[in-house]
Amino acid sequence: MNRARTFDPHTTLSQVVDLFSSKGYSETSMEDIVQTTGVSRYGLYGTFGTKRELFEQALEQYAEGMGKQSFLRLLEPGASLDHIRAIFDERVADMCCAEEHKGCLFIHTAMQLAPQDEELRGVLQRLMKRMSKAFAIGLDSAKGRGEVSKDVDVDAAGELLTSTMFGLAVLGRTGFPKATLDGIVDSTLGSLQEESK
Amino acid sequence: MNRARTFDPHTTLSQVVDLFSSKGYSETSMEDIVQTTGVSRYGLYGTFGTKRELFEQALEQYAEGMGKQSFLRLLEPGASLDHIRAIFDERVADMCCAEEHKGCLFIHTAMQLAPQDEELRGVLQRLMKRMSKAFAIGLDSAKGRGEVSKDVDVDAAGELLTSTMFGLAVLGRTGFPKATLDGIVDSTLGSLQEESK
DNA sequence: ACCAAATCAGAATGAGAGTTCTGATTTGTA
DNA sequence: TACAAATCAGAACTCTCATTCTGATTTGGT
Repeated sequence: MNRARTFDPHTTLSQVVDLFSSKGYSETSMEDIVQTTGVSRYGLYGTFGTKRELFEQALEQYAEGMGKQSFLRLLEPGASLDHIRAIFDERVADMCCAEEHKGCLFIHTAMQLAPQDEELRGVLQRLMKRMSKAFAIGLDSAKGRGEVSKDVDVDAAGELLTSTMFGLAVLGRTGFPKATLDGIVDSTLGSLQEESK
Repeated sequence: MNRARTFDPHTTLSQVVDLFSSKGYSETSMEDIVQTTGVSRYGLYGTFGTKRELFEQALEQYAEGMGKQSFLRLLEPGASLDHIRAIFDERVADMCCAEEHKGCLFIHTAMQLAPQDEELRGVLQRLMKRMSKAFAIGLDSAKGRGEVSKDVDVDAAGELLTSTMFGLAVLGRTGFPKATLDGIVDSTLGSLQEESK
């Protein structure tokens, strides 16, 4: 054929995800992306399209990565409240004390792009609903194990946990200490537990 | 003396607050501000300084406005859980179904500016702590009225409510319906109530 | 009425953005 | 080996931004 591509799109997209996650959409320039990934403008535009389209693909990969890394285990039978707690602990560890200022790409999208970009808003809604649903399924398993009160509406609680995750991310980005975030996780998960003590 | 200023700084700052709230820092240009406020560049720079400094003043006025409008009543004796619920209801009403895409300036600041701007991050921490403290004081009053469980650590719960407010704002900006946000408010406040039923 | 100082509206400036274009380079195939 | 197609690095282009500058205008004090 001809000259072959010298970069792996998936790897490149991962680096782009990191950039967008830490700085957001507007604050990340194509020049930043070229420098960080080492991929030429030609390669970026030819492979991913415009910056806006690149962002959409980064958002999808970000969600897929979080899904595989964290939320998949909630869909397996036997998922427990500890699994949910572990997800929060992992995310909290990423959020604070991190020099990389790693942020939440969902929040960046919601604040910067969602209001003006109907398509991206739809994508974001779908991803957030998926997240809430995964929490709900995990909560249902935990309920079967007697770890969650029978009074809890798992769908509503799933949305609560999604919302909590975003609140934590905002506080983490503002520089609040890990102890504060841990306290919020404890309160939230504690409120779902059986009231017997 | 000489020619007098033709605008009221406080009124202008209110308009700037609205702009920054709905679009964030980067997406709001000085041209936007000139057009919306009707104030000349000369007036803006002379009165408020650079865009970054203008934003800081807008953030302070935003917080002060929210404080006077919503949180002051929590500091009065006799504050009840209904006062807290009313604050959430008002904020939720602003967040969704709004054509204005009114967002939360705290979140914009946290996501766009806080990591890079140490001073602004400090300001934001102070404002958020004040918000948590107001919640805590309100919760303490509500506890005295028997509306909140005696087991609740009001300081921790205050931080929880602050975090919840941010989670709600993110979901609202993503376009989730009011019912979803109301459900989260109900779950959160419900978890604080006395467990007797 | 007139001066001086501060205002206004908008042009000018310089930096940085996203995107496209260009010549040189690489690589699979004939 | 030579061709052709696709890549690369980076210049070029156009636009927007924040900020400064400029000439005209307003206004309080003498």
